[in-house]
Amino acid sequence: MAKSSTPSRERIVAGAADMISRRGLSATSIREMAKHAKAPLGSTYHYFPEGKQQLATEAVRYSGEWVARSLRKELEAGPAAGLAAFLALWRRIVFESDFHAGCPVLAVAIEEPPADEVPPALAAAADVFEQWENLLADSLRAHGARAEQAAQVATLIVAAVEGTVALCRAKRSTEPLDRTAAQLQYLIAATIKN
Amino acid sequence: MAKSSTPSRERIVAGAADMISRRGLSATSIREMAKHAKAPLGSTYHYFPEGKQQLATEAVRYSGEWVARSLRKELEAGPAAGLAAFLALWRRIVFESDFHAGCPVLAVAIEEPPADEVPPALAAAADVFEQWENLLADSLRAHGARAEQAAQVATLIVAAVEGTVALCRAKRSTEPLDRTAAQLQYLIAATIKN
DNA sequence: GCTAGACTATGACGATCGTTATAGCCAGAG
DNA sequence: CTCTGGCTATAACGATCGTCATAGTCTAGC
Repeated sequence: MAKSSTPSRERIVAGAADMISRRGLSATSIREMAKHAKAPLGSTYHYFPEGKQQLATEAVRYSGEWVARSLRKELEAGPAAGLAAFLALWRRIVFESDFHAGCPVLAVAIEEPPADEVPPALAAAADVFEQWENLLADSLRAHGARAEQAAQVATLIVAAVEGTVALCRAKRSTEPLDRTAAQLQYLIAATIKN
Repeated sequence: MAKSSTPSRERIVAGAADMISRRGLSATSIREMAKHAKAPLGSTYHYFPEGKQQLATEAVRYSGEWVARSLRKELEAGPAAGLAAFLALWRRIVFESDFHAGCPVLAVAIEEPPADEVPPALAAAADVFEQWENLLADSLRAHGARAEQAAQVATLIVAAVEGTVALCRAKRSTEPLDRTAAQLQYLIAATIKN
């Protein structure tokens, strides 16, 4: 078998991202990630010789890129459409997992690093947030927003959506997403108008 | 010794809240919480016979009430002052911990619950978020905001601040807080004006 | 067909987890 | 003084953790 329908390595990364988004990094064991991807434990150390940190780093980048792709595509129709897609994407993840899944990037971002050291997974999380913000900010600027305003609004959107997903999980309801959605839509409309 | 300067029980809860805000719930062991509070391991099971879940629940409520107190007090000077205090409080926690600490309520909120069951700590997190939102929404309404708008803005503020704290930790910078602060201030000004 | 190298199978290592049990201490009430 | 009850001390339980080592299987290219 040269290549199975989805290669083992990618299945492991995608599965790891899903599990991390639910339980957090430290509560997700390598054994469970392997089992979830129907891969043997030995394979995880074959594909990711640096161990858990490497796997976490790749999982963060994987979901980061996945979201960025969607964002990039929908932003072609303008910032408001991009925001709507961004919100819909997270609503779907939260709702379809029965409020069990969230954002793996956030989950990794709030793990405490060892003193005076920055683990690669945490650095990857920072990069992913930055990328999402830049996509939104560029689109806002392209539609007439002032540079500083665009940056501020982009950061607010990313932060608010991440926080709202957490609120939804705690309350087992998508209502927080509805509320922030309404306000963020006003905000975008006001931002690209001046 | 009838009562030490700070009672053991409260020291354990406060310490647990701090540790959970840094490492997350599942990465924080009861042994470490006891050691951090200079209390014996046996004492934690004496004060919290339901074990880790109970300790986590009380830690969430403890920090929830602590933030709510500050919020309640500063909101007396109006929504804008309340928001400023809310932001300053989190900025202080993030900065003074060298970007290691965050919000323990968020940390508990994103832990996956067992299927069809809601652990008390998760329910407590939902309550705390609700309480913060209500404090902000009431203040907004008292200053002329429409009821629905007030609720939406309050949810957005709580979610955005929680998310921004996570962004700051990942990026090891307080700049995200500056950006969201600016936008949330505009938003409050616009909300209580109509 | 054979060999090299990618992948898997299996088991073990020390460490730490949540939790419990049991015995001991030690202040304050009687 | 004795005794009771809140708190501590200590050790242990099985389970699971991240990681590593070793031997085995299988396939692609010669």
